[in-house]
Amino acid sequence: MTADYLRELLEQDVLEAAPALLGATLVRGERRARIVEVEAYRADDPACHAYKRRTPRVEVMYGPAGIAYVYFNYGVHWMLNIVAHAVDDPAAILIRAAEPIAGIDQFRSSRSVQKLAGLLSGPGKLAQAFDIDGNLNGIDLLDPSSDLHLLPALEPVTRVLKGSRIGIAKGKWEDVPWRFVDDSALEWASRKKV
DNA sequence: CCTACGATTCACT
DNA sequence: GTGAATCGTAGGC
Repeated sequence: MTADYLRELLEQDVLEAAPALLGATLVRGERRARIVEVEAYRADDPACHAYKRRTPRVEVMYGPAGIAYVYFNYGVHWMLNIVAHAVDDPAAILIRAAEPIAGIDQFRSSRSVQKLAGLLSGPGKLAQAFDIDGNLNGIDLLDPSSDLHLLPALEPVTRVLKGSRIGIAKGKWEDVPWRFVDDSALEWASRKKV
């Protein structure tokens, strides 16, 4: 898959683009990790930050597809999203978990944990391991010259598990199956059960 | 201005 | 399995 094709997908349909993101490599310097779990959020979906309201925080979600939407939550964690913008229909994909590929020592020192399992198995953990914070909000993740960027999967992931999203309050479309996990990489996902 | 709370994680029990 | 930590954002007054 090429970056151009991935960007096209992101521009067209967040629900198609999200599973296509599985297997992509997230790169920052020496650090590399293979994305194994994502979630989709869409403007008509009550759990989406851009639901019915255009505020300064979500402004990047209205910008071009492929840029990073980074936000802080629980007063503790940064979250990395990729904007999947269709005209007048902002959407984003939350990167939830990845398999460490390279730069393991840097992941470890950023997270101060030793075990490989659990190093990147959650959106807050992943952001911490990559030293992602609000400074990266708005950068182009599909531009290889970006400090933090994404290399599309060479081959699409064949078996994709779909489940309901994590941490969604009742009444906010908590049951839509918009969480996508690479079945062959469950050990790196944030929770085993999908 | 002031308050409530969230796309979570970790340390405990 | 439960609860605390912790702060930017949004929304109400």
